[in-house]
Amino acid sequence: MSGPAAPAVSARREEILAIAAELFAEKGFATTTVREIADTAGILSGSLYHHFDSKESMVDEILRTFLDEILARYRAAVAEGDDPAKILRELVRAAFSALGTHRAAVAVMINEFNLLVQYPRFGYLWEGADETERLWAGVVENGIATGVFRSDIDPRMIYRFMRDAIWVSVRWYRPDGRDSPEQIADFYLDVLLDGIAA
Amino acid sequence: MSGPAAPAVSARREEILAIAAELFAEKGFATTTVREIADTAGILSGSLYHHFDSKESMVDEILRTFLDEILARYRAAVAEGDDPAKILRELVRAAFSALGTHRAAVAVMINEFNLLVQYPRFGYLWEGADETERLWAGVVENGIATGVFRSDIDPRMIYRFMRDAIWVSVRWYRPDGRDSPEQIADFYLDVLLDGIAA
DNA sequence: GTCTATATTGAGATAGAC
DNA sequence: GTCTATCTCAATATAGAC
Repeated sequence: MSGPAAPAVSARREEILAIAAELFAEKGFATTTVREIADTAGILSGSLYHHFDSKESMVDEILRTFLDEILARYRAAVAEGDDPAKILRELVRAAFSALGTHRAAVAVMINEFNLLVQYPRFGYLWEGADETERLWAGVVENGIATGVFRSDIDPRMIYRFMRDAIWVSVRWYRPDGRDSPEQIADFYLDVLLDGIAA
Repeated sequence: MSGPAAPAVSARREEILAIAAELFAEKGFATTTVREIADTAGILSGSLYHHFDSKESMVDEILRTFLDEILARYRAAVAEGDDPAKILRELVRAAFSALGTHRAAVAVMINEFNLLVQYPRFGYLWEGADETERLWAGVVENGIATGVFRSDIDPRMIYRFMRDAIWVSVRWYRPDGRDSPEQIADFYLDVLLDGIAA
């Protein structure tokens, strides 16, 4: 086998990609210019095109890498876990932990999802979202079936609330803040499972 | 008194503003062009400038109108309510009900907040967010003080989770869907207060 | 209130030298 | 791998006729 379709791995490339991810996360994909990315990387805009085909290719690579990794963690949690409450805890922790390790990619994913899925090139974002929903909602269904969770809740609606409340916290979560992603995950699970009523 | 600073009210103006709001909500502020807005309104792009100074002025007016209204409802709920659980229910219902009446404005607010607050012109968005947080978190604090809510929860963190889970549902909420905003609000409050554990 | 016509700017991207 | 130089296009916005 020769001539891999995947882009070559290079330290400089990764560096530029990390810069682009930060800028896309902070200012949005559309309003971030290739000149800004190049400036921050200390090169001229034309030089970016030695590493990447286009601005789209950059965001594509950022999102693919993140999606592959988070999906692998979700699949493992579901495959290896036994009881639904424990698996749900693992899923929530995996998602929040991504806030620590892939903060920029998470922000780009939630902020630009609706924009990007309009283009065929980013169709895999839908597939990833669908598989995620199947995995999470399946766990909730199992929990209802085995009597661990209330039977009057809609698994898909619960999944959506969980997903939204978790991902969107990327807007206020700061790595240097008081609470670690694990603490936030546990606090969140606490409320989700038992509510806030005294 | 003469020469009001506020923009003149006109049916055509409102119509164009509604079109702009829909497009901003669907495609994002940055990627929506004034040509698209004009096309959808059935006029040429230059003609838009008879009604508005700029694209920024349009989004400004959309957000101000929405913020004024939702804040008035929050203030009224807090001022008129008696017990914290009831007030919280009113606040949540007011927010979800805005999904029905101001769907596009809500979407623009949550999607473009981070982008727009960078400009001095949109500083009032911060003020609105701050007042909202004070109102909501204050109710949670009262609830904790009077023993209605658990004492081991952080009011501001709970506020953030509520706010995020509510607003972000604008991404999947559809007016023609199975559930009304009121039903979604009640489902949400149900889980928030009692959790999902059996 | 809308159109015609256009000024102006800034964006993504390319070619070839070094 | 980066720079110099530049192309091309699309976007916001304006001026004045109708």
